[in-house]
Amino acid sequence: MYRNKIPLSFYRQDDVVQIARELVGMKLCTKINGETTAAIITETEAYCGRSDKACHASGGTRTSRTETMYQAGGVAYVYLCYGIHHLFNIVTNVEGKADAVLIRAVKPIEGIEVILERRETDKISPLLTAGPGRLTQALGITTSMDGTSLIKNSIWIEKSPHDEDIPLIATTRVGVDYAGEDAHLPWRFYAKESKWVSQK
DNA sequence: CATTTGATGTTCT
DNA sequence: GAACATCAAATGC
Repeated sequence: MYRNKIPLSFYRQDDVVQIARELVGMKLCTKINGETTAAIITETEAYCGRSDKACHASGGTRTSRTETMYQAGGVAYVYLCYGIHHLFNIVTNVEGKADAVLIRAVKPIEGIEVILERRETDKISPLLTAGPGRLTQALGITTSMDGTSLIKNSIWIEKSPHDEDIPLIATTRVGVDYAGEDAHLPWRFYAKESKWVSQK
Protein backbone atom coordinates (compact mmCIF):
# COMPACT_ATOMS: atom_id res chain seq x y z
CA MET A 1 0.00 0.00 0.00
CA TYR A 2 2.89 2.35 0.67
CA ARG A 3 4.79 1.48 -2.49
CA ASN A 4 3.96 4.78 -4.22
CA LYS A 5 5.55 6.85 -1.47
CA ILE A 6 7.53 9.76 -2.87
CA PRO A 7 11.32 9.29 -2.35
CA LEU A 8 13.58 11.76 -0.59
CA SER A 9 15.28 12.64 -3.88
CA PHE A 10 12.09 14.42 -4.99
CA TYR A 11 12.11 16.76 -1.98
CA ARG A 12 15.80 17.53 -2.27
CA GLN A 13 15.61 19.13 -5.70
CA ASP A 14 16.71 22.75 -5.92
CA ASP A 15 13.64 24.36 -7.55
CA VAL A 16 10.98 24.76 -4.84
CA VAL A 17 8.56 26.40 -7.30
CA GLN A 18 8.67 23.37 -9.59
CA ILE A 19 8.15 21.05 -6.63
CA ALA A 20 5.10 23.09 -5.58
CA ARG A 21 3.66 22.65 -9.09
CA GLU A 22 4.25 18.90 -9.11
CA LEU A 23 2.74 18.36 -5.66
CA VAL A 24 -0.72 19.38 -6.89
CA GLY A 25 -2.55 16.13 -7.66
CA MET A 26 -0.46 13.99 -5.33
CA LYS A 27 -1.93 12.19 -2.33
CA LEU A 28 -1.23 13.39 1.21
CA CYS A 29 -1.70 10.66 3.83
CA THR A 30 -1.63 10.66 7.62
CA LYS A 31 -1.85 7.87 10.16
CA ILE A 32 -2.53 9.18 13.64
CA ASN A 33 -3.53 7.04 16.60
CA GLY A 34 -4.15 4.19 14.17
CA GLU A 35 -6.55 6.18 12.01
CA THR A 36 -5.59 6.65 8.38
CA THR A 37 -6.78 9.58 6.28
CA ALA A 38 -5.77 10.60 2.77
CA ALA A 39 -6.49 13.55 0.50
CA ILE A 40 -5.49 14.85 -2.92
CA ILE A 41 -3.45 18.06 -2.82
CA THR A 42 -5.28 20.76 -4.78
CA GLU A 43 -3.44 23.95 -3.80
CA THR A 44 0.15 24.80 -2.83
CA GLU A 45 2.44 27.80 -2.36
CA ALA A 46 6.23 27.94 -2.68
CA TYR A 47 8.44 29.77 -0.18
CA CYS A 48 12.14 30.27 -0.83
CA GLY A 49 14.41 30.96 2.12
CA ARG A 50 17.13 32.87 0.34
CA SER A 51 15.42 35.50 -1.81
CA ASP A 52 11.80 35.59 -0.70
CA LYS A 53 10.69 38.14 1.89
CA ALA A 54 7.45 36.25 2.49
CA CYS A 55 9.34 33.25 3.84
CA HIS A 56 9.86 32.94 7.59
CA ALA A 57 13.50 32.16 6.86
CA SER A 58 14.00 35.02 4.39
CA GLY A 59 17.49 36.39 4.25
CA GLY A 60 18.81 33.36 6.09
CA THR A 61 17.39 34.22 9.51
CA ARG A 62 17.44 31.24 11.81
CA THR A 63 15.13 31.07 14.81
CA SER A 64 14.00 28.14 16.88
CA ARG A 65 10.80 28.12 14.86
CA THR A 66 12.41 28.14 11.41
CA GLU A 67 15.20 25.72 12.23
CA THR A 68 13.11 22.89 10.78
CA MET A 69 13.17 24.56 7.36
CA TYR A 70 16.96 24.38 7.24
CA GLN A 71 16.91 20.59 7.42
CA ALA A 72 17.35 18.54 4.28
CA GLY A 73 14.14 18.19 2.24
CA GLY A 74 11.57 15.55 3.10
CA VAL A 75 10.38 16.60 6.56
CA ALA A 76 7.24 18.39 7.75
CA TYR A 77 7.38 22.03 8.90
CA VAL A 78 4.32 22.72 11.04
CA TYR A 79 3.83 25.99 12.88
CA LEU A 80 1.07 27.86 14.65
CA CYS A 81 -0.50 30.76 12.80
CA TYR A 82 -2.55 33.51 14.46
CA GLY A 83 -2.40 31.53 17.68
CA ILE A 84 -5.02 29.08 16.46
CA HIS A 85 -4.25 27.35 13.19
CA HIS A 86 -1.63 24.73 12.50
CA LEU A 87 -0.14 25.24 9.03
CA PHE A 88 1.54 22.32 7.23
CA ASN A 89 4.55 22.76 4.96
CA ILE A 90 6.86 20.37 3.17
CA VAL A 91 10.55 21.20 3.57
CA THR A 92 12.54 20.98 0.32
CA ASN A 93 16.09 21.41 -0.97
CA VAL A 94 19.29 20.36 0.77
CA GLU A 95 20.36 20.99 4.35
CA GLY A 96 21.02 24.69 4.94
CA LYS A 97 18.70 25.95 2.16
CA ALA A 98 15.41 26.84 3.84
CA ASP A 99 12.78 26.23 1.16
CA ALA A 100 9.27 24.92 1.81
CA VAL A 101 5.91 24.33 0.14
CA LEU A 102 2.76 25.30 2.05
CA ILE A 103 -0.20 23.01 1.47
CA ARG A 104 -3.27 25.26 1.29
CA ALA A 105 -6.06 22.90 0.28
CA VAL A 106 -6.84 19.22 -0.27
CA LYS A 107 -9.71 17.00 -1.38
CA PRO A 108 -10.46 14.13 1.04
CA ILE A 109 -10.57 10.59 -0.38
CA GLU A 110 -9.96 8.21 2.54
CA GLY A 111 -11.08 8.27 6.15
CA ILE A 112 -13.94 10.70 5.54
CA GLU A 113 -15.68 9.74 8.78
CA VAL A 114 -12.59 10.55 10.83
CA ILE A 115 -12.25 13.87 9.01
CA LEU A 116 -15.88 14.82 9.68
CA GLU A 117 -15.40 13.98 13.33
CA ARG A 118 -12.25 16.08 13.66
CA ARG A 119 -13.94 19.02 11.94
CA GLU A 120 -17.07 18.60 14.07
CA THR A 121 -19.50 18.61 11.19
CA ASP A 122 -21.49 16.12 9.13
CA LYS A 123 -21.48 17.96 5.81
CA ILE A 124 -19.05 17.14 3.02
CA SER A 125 -18.04 20.39 1.34
CA PRO A 126 -14.88 22.35 0.56
CA LEU A 127 -15.29 23.96 4.00
CA LEU A 128 -13.96 20.65 5.31
CA THR A 129 -10.43 20.79 3.89
CA ALA A 130 -10.02 23.85 1.62
CA GLY A 131 -7.80 26.28 3.54
CA PRO A 132 -4.45 25.78 5.27
CA GLY A 133 -5.88 25.77 8.79
CA ARG A 134 -8.77 23.52 7.83
CA LEU A 135 -6.81 20.72 6.22
CA THR A 136 -4.45 20.33 9.14
CA GLN A 137 -7.40 19.95 11.50
CA ALA A 138 -9.07 17.49 9.11
CA LEU A 139 -5.97 15.30 8.76
CA GLY A 140 -4.98 15.58 12.42
CA ILE A 141 -1.72 17.47 11.80
CA THR A 142 -0.44 19.57 14.72
CA THR A 143 2.77 21.35 15.67
CA SER A 144 3.83 18.22 17.55
CA MET A 145 4.60 16.76 14.10
CA ASP A 146 7.05 19.53 13.25
CA GLY A 147 10.22 17.91 11.88
CA THR A 148 8.57 14.54 11.15
CA SER A 149 10.10 12.67 8.22
CA LEU A 150 7.81 12.21 5.20
CA ILE A 151 9.14 8.73 4.46
CA LYS A 152 7.94 7.31 7.76
CA ASN A 153 4.40 6.19 8.47
CA SER A 154 2.70 9.08 10.27
CA ILE A 155 2.71 11.64 7.42
CA TRP A 156 3.71 10.83 3.87
CA ILE A 157 2.92 11.61 0.24
CA GLU A 158 2.14 9.15 -2.55
CA LYS A 159 2.01 9.54 -6.27
CA SER A 160 -1.57 9.19 -7.44
CA PRO A 161 -2.62 7.83 -10.84
CA HIS A 162 -4.03 11.06 -12.24
CA ASP A 163 -1.47 13.61 -11.20
CA GLU A 164 -0.21 14.33 -14.71
CA ASP A 165 -1.81 16.92 -16.97
CA ILE A 166 -3.98 18.59 -14.35
CA PRO A 167 -4.68 22.14 -15.60
CA LEU A 168 -3.07 24.49 -13.09
CA ILE A 169 -3.57 28.15 -12.31
CA ALA A 170 -0.47 30.06 -11.17
CA THR A 171 -1.18 33.20 -9.18
CA THR A 172 -0.02 35.28 -6.24
CA ARG A 173 0.19 33.94 -2.72
CA VAL A 174 -2.38 34.66 -0.03
CA GLY A 175 -1.82 36.80 3.04
CA VAL A 176 1.72 37.96 2.25
CA ASP A 177 1.14 41.64 1.46
CA TYR A 178 3.85 42.56 3.92
CA ALA A 179 6.48 41.03 1.60
CA GLY A 180 6.72 44.01 -0.80
CA GLU A 181 7.73 43.02 -4.34
CA ASP A 182 7.84 39.36 -3.45
CA ALA A 183 4.11 39.42 -2.69
CA HIS A 184 3.54 39.58 -6.47
CA LEU A 185 5.43 36.39 -7.33
CA PRO A 186 3.13 33.82 -9.02
CA TRP A 187 4.09 31.08 -6.58
CA ARG A 188 0.63 29.82 -5.68
CA PHE A 189 -0.71 26.88 -7.70
CA TYR A 190 -4.11 25.26 -7.69
CA ALA A 191 -6.04 22.74 -9.77
CA LYS A 192 -8.16 24.77 -12.18
CA GLU A 193 -11.13 22.44 -12.26
CA SER A 194 -11.31 21.68 -8.56
CA LYS A 195 -13.79 23.15 -6.11
CA TRP A 196 -11.49 22.10 -3.28
CA VAL A 197 -9.35 25.25 -3.26
CA SER A 198 -9.24 27.98 -0.65
CA GLN A 199 -10.17 30.90 -2.87
CA LYS A 200 -10.09 32.02 -6.48
C1' DC B 1 -24.36 39.12 -0.51
C1' DA B 2 -19.79 41.96 1.67
C1' DT B 3 -17.20 43.50 5.42
C1' DT B 4 -15.68 43.42 10.23
C1' DT B 5 -14.21 41.42 14.35
C1' DG B 6 -12.81 38.13 18.07
C1' DA B 7 -10.10 34.21 19.13
C1' DT B 8 -5.38 33.02 20.42
C1' DG B 9 0.08 31.82 20.89
C1' DT B 10 4.61 32.38 19.19
C1' DT B 11 8.10 35.36 17.55
C1' DC B 12 10.45 39.46 17.12
C1' DT B 13 11.05 44.64 18.26
C1' DG C 1 3.50 45.58 22.33
C1' DA C 2 2.81 44.60 17.42
C1' DA C 3 2.54 41.53 13.78
C1' DC C 4 1.32 37.32 11.93
C1' DA C 5 1.42 32.22 5.34
C1' DT C 6 -6.37 32.13 9.34
C1' DC C 7 -11.20 30.89 10.39
C1' DA C 8 -15.97 31.37 11.79
C1' DA C 9 -19.44 34.02 13.56
C1' DA C 10 -21.60 38.45 13.69
C1' DT C 11 -22.99 42.61 11.60
C1' DG C 12 -24.25 45.69 7.75
C1' DC C 13 -26.34 46.32 3.32
